Amino acid sequence: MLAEQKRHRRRATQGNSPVTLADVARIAGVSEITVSRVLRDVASVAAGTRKRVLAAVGDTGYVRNQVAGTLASATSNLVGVVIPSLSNIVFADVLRGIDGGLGPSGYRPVVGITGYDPTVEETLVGSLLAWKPAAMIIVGFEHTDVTRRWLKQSSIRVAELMDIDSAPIDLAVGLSHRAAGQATARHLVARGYRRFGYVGHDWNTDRRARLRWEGLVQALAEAGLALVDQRLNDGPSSTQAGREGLAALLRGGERPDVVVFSNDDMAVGGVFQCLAENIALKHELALFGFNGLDIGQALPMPLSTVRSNRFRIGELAVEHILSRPKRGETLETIDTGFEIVEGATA
Amino acid sequence: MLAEQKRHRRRATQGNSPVTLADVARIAGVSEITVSRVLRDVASVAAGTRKRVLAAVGDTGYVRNQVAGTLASATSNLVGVVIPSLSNIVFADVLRGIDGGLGPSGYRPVVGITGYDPTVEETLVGSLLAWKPAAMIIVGFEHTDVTRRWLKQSSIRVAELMDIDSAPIDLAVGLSHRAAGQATARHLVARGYRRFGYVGHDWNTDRRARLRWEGLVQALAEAGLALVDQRLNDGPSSTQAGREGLAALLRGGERPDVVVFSNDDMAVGGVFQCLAENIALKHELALFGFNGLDIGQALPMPLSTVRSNRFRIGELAVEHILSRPKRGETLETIDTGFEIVEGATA
DNA sequence: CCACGGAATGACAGCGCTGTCATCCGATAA
DNA sequence: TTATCGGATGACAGCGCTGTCATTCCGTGG
Repeated sequence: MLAEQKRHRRRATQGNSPVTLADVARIAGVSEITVSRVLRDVASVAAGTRKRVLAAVGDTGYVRNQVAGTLASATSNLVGVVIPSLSNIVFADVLRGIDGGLGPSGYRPVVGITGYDPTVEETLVGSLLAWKPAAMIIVGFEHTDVTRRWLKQSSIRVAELMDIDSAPIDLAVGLSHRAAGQATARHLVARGYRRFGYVGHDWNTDRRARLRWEGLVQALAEAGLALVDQRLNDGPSSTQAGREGLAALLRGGERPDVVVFSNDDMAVGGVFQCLAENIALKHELALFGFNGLDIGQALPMPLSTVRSNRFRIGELAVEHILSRPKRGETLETIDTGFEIVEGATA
Repeated sequence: MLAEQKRHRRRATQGNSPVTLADVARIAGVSEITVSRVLRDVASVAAGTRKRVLAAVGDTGYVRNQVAGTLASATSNLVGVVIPSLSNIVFADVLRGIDGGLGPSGYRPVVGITGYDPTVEETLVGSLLAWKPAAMIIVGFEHTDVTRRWLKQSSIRVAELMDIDSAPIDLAVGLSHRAAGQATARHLVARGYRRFGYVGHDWNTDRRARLRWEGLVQALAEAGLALVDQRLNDGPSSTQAGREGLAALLRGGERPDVVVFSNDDMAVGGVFQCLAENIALKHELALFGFNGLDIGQALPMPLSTVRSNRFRIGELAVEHILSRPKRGETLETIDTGFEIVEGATA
């Protein structure tokens, strides 16, 4: 019956380039596999043949279909990237580092933004994993059980970035935020500060900021000191939040001689607040940040802070993954360290 | 011969989840297609069956293979995104907007960063197109001929962002930078400024900054004015570059009463320079930016600038594409406009 | 009691590539 | 001259899904 003829006449009806390898092969007068070889630059193909193939590719405007290629070869060149936010330049830096590390390797990042929500993260990881990426790069250690299971079970490489204060699923690249907090305290204590204030953000969701705070408080305790006052906002970090946080702190009781901020964005807000209130930076009130953002260093008085090597973190993660594409037996942790930036505000 | 047995015993050897639809189907005691239907939530599946399938999915830890799915259905849910840079918060905002617009639709962005190099862009577009994305989102109008051809020929939707001063391949979403430059000039002239200076960046590569400059100069000319001096750097925009640019300008001959910067990053640098040199903002020297970044608005004296709606540009582009996934007959241009932000520096 | 329609399910081919092996051929060695 | 070998090319199945029918089953109305 007629149905027999009608069945299965599917075609790449959906837009895109309807030109396939087969078309190119026919035009070039070779087999599909030869075209494939030329395009992937594998195996030996005679110079003349190659030229004919490339010519055919050129005038058909053929574009490879990586989807088919990936399915056939079971080797994708996508890398899943999961970050909490892009409002914060810090993660844009990480993403830059990832892209930079990927470079001309042909690998492409597929990104997802969680908004710091582990449930969203779970959904994202699921849909990224569905693309059978060559690797997954994800910020932080805080995942749902399902997420963690998926990540473990997919035997691709998994890099958890920014933080190294926990055991990774496979590879961790970052710095110890606790150590950074401690270093901050020791540095400031050594410079003679005694009355410490703190202005924070996202108190309940930003684990790394919390770790820094813990390190700070702990090292202060070891020096026989404690925070004289603090303002712990629960909103996201921003310059404005920093201004308001410092303003509130200063309206409070005991006046600190140095205020540590949860990060540079906040600290820059603090600097602006001092400018607005005519408080002499460092002499009257010292300020200290975290991250080492450009903006802080471009201030009339460069911000005293701790440099985290964000770009490098992304880049290093990628380099590491590309150099060992198979997951190994042992967990790895790469410490990218941090440096105190003396600056002029503390 | 033995070879006959050996051939074609390929397997998803490469890591990832070795669990396939077929496995889940077997365990659930249904056919593959039924599992597929449950997972995609299409067609009707009996409640009991669905439950069994989901259970099987659950305990196998099955993860869909979108690669195979995309190949079979010829409908991808990847969106190619090509931006010039991530160092500039502006493009991070656009990317945020894109991600936000994509929301829970299941579409995922695959990103590429060109570094403002059309050749890199060409390579990127080629490799993104190879993933047969549902759409391409790209910043600007400046493409190589090859890029343009590929984009046209792939009949997917193509959104060119930020700029609307040229004819798009398919859809343009952004603002008229020329108009923004003109508005800046008129606004400042109306406020009584007469001696205009200009500090710019990336003079040879940032077409949109150039368009704003042209609009500015043109509208000044219409008011019988001209720039009294300018500093056109060729490096990327940064706060530091803005500081140095203004410093250089002020060391120059005629002192302007207002300086327009190519963007807010640069202008914030200008503000810092004034703070450092103790120049009274607005009264002694007025400054004006472009973009309306948070940082500028958090300054002790909020920066006078023009707000570009970057997040909205990304979001709108996505919304538009999702609502009409097929390319139409006619070219479309969506003007997201801009607003003068009065601020306190001009 | 039977025809009928719709819900639930399945069979099957094929999406566009690539891995694997086989084949062909001319150049070199014996 | 003949056996040998490596370079160049091809045939073929299959990667893991989904679109397209086809089929089965059950409740309903005449």
